[in-house]
Amino acid sequence: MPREMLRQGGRSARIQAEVHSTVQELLKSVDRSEITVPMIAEKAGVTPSTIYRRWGDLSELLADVAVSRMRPIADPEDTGAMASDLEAFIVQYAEEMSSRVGRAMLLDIVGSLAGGAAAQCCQYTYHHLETLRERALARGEVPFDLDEAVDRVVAPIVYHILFGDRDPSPDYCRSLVGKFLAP
Amino acid sequence: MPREMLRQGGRSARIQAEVHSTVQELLKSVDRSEITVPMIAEKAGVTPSTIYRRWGDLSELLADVAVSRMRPIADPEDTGAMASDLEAFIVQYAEEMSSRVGRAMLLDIVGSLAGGAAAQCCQYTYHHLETLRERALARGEVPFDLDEAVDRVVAPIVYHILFGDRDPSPDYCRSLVGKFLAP
DNA sequence: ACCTTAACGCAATTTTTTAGCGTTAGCGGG
DNA sequence: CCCGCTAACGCTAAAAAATTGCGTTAAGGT
Repeated sequence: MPREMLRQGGRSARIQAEVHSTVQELLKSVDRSEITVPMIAEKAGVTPSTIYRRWGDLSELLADVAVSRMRPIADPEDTGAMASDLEAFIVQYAEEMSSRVGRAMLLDIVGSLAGGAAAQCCQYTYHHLETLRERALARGEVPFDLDEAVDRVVAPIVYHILFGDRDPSPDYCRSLVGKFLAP
Repeated sequence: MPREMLRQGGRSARIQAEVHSTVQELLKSVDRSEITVPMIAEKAGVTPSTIYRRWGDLSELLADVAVSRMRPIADPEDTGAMASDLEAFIVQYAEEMSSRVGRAMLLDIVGSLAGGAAAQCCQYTYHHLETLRERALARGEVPFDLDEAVDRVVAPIVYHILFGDRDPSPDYCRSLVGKFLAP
């Protein structure tokens, strides 16, 4: 993560945007292990030293891009009931994160020491769950506990994605939600 | 993971052992992000090209070392009852994995594409749990489900270690086991 | 004991990373 | 609006790491 930018506008911002979009473009076509800083620099039209100075190294840059990609643009879909809300969110989450690019993003995020990328990522999913919870409260439903939801639904999915010992299929996701919400 | 060694004895084996112990020694004193292949090569008394040829790159080597370190040397302690057995194992697991070195090992393992280091690591914990389960069966206790144990106890701990959003304290571990074994 | 060849050491080459230095341009103050 | 300050960039050189070719050594089988 680029330390809180002192220069927020103009060229500095343009370069950040250009580098970010270049990385996202590259991630779609070439494997993460093939990506290098000079490669990104050339496609983005900047010098490698700029990237090294600003992000430190490749993994920090990729973590920064990954976190910004996870920033929610919209609230999760409102399906009318807590159980289906949670199911819909979790199924979509699992699908995104279990993709080739999604898994690579998770790895970069947990692998970045500085910048608190991992903490930020946690916050995002926590915030999503909080939205669902408050929505349930507004409906008069008995809500779920946030930490419990992370432990019993999100954590198993992330675990199986990272260790690759099991496919987080929609059915599996729904069963996790079901067992979690059951008495 | 070094592709299944065709030469299993003699010099090749000595070099593997020397490199492994050198890496473990380095991990104790210097941070994982500071370790380089040439650094390992020098301390181990081999040329860098040997390491590159045999392991491919640094992350593969570290993943190989991490997996071999996780290979269980002994069965988990027998405390006389399933619940306490599971608690003891999980508390120790969390303590080992949440250390600086333990977390680095987890990261290297999930980060290695080839070699199936992640799968191997999964197998080890799965095998441990299986031991506890069979021990419970032999005692006539009603056993736990292995996959459920992974999802409800191991996964949350690993999640919080990797994302660093929570300390997997012994109390927290015990509460996970308690809620898992409760009706 | 001999033969085959996997695995290593050495050295040259390529690529990546780091560091110094001058220049450009964002941003605040007059 | 213009000016000064300096963060951020480009360029270049140097250092470090990764790759590759080739000759040598030593496992493991016959």
